[in-house]
Amino acid sequence: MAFRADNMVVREKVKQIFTEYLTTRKHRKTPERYAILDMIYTINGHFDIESLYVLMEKKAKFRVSRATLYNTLVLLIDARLVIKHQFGTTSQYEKCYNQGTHHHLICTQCGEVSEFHDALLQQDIEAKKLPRFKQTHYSLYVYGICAKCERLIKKK
Amino acid sequence: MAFRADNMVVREKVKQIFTEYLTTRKHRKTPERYAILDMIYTINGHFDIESLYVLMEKKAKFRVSRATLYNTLVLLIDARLVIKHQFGTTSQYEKCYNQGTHHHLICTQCGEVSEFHDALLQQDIEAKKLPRFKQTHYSLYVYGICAKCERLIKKK
DNA sequence: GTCAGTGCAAACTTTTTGCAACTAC
DNA sequence: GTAGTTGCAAAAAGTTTGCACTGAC
Repeated sequence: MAFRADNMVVREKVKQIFTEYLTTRKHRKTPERYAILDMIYTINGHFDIESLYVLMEKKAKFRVSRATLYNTLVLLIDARLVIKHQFGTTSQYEKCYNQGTHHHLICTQCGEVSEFHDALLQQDIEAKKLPRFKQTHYSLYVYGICAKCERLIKKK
Repeated sequence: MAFRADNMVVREKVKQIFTEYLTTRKHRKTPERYAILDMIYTINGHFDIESLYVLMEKKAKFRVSRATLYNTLVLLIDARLVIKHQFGTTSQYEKCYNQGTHHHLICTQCGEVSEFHDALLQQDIEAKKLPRFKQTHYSLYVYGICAKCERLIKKK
């Protein structure tokens, strides 16, 4: 119950942030944009355009074109409400407000992506003084073999 | 002179490794494959398929199809002689034998990619005990604004 | 009323695939 | 000789773009 309430609070909060963002940039506050933002903040973990497109139609009952999804994601990324990843061939996105920095584990066998937190590592990386470079954020992808695939390999 | 000699030594060494790889996997040792490997090991920094294609024709005087480049890169990556990155829309590749792990700085403004070394950070990441995951390698991408773009922004 | 935003389809870019010709073994 | 490789062109996959229509302001 507390979890759900928290989630609602976050969804309200990002809506506010987005409104502010749209207002200052003189962009229009269309229903599509809010529906997309809200859908994204119900998704845990990563998603790509295609799965977002399907979810919008099935879960949100709000049909939007792929072009609008791409357009809106550009805004959301700029508003720092979403981050974009390039794990494989397709771009992956994920909500990032109030999510905390996390690191990614990518299985080179099955392609599955999972996450892990490590505050110490995060601190180390963020504290790095980089020469002539103004750091804004970072991505750490650790590649290897996940437990599931490891078992499969051993069976062979 | 020492640098050039070293480079020749590396180019010979990777050729040996590749031969061994091809032999044990029962793949054929085609001239295309060796020409591609050798070209790659003359390139410093990152490259994509298109620029490799052009280099092969212009510098190596060895025309290969794009399909062969893609095929060969799969082998070279598997042989651990090349690593693949997904910075933007196109896949980027780079030689990795004897290169030492390095981290990447990516300018979100102009897209320029540069590198930095940090042995301590590397150690930290490699030493991480990850639950049910057999780590093989990792990529760290730090995003921000490079000095060049920073100056341009300030001028406006 | 105006112009930013949307949907659609076409275009574009990058990568993969099918197939005939070639060649390493 | 034969099966793995290559080159080519077509197809696929993901993303961007042009344009007419819509609706936020």
